[in-house]
Amino acid sequence: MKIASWNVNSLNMRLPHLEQWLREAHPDIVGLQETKLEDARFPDAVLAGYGYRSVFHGQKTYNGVAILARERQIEDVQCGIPGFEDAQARAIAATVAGVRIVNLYVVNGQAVGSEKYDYKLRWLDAVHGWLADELKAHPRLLAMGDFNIAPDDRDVHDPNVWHDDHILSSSGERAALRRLLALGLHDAFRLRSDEAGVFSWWDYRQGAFRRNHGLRIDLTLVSDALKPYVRDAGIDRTPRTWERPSDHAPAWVELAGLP
DNA sequence: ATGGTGGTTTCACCA
Repeated sequence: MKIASWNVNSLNMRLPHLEQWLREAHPDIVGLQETKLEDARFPDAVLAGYGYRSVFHGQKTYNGVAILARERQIEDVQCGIPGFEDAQARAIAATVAGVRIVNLYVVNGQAVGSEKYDYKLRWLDAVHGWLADELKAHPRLLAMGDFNIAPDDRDVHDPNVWHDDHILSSSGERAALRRLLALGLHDAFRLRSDEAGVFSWWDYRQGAFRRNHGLRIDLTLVSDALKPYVRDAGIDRTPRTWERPSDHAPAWVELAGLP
């Protein structure tokens, strides 16, 4: 079972890319972020044509998340973080094939010390409480998304730029991510590879993709119960080479042998 | 110093 996370940076603009990628990669479950679409405009009929059911939680202009599943039911859908008032559509969860899927578009945070940074840390604290509850109810849990945090120096192209006081790599953000992992979650990519320089996001500016000046900020966390079933994990750079791409590439995990 | 969005329609906001 192939499960992927992709920040599409506007599903309206990127629908042709998503269609092409679904045809080529045929993932079983997909979490999308930054759909930037009101629910009434979500292209669920188009995706159904490719065999995918969709659930979505969106808004105009910003944010927006969705879960797609091919030829499988999507059950117990939760939009937003329970008990956390949030005007921004950044979280959706559902159960597919007996696995609890949590899809997150983590706050960017703009700059360390800014109001948006404070919101990022508060938001991550709410996610921590939510995932703790979800893990109790669903031992088989997978939390994916655009985490907007590079876990360590292997995940940034230049640690001198992306240091412990810089947004997306700051010590406060990394501590928040470690706190999530301490719930009994594992960065699936790091179960399979200790390679540095494998990225999921590259700035549109200054030829960053061509020079591989990127970050690995799109992550899949698997619970203790799912960890033994992670067969492989990677990042598919192909859609980033297409014309007018998202600035993110799909990060995928393959689970095998689930009873 | 690029790209998406939507309004303020030529620019502000967000990433």
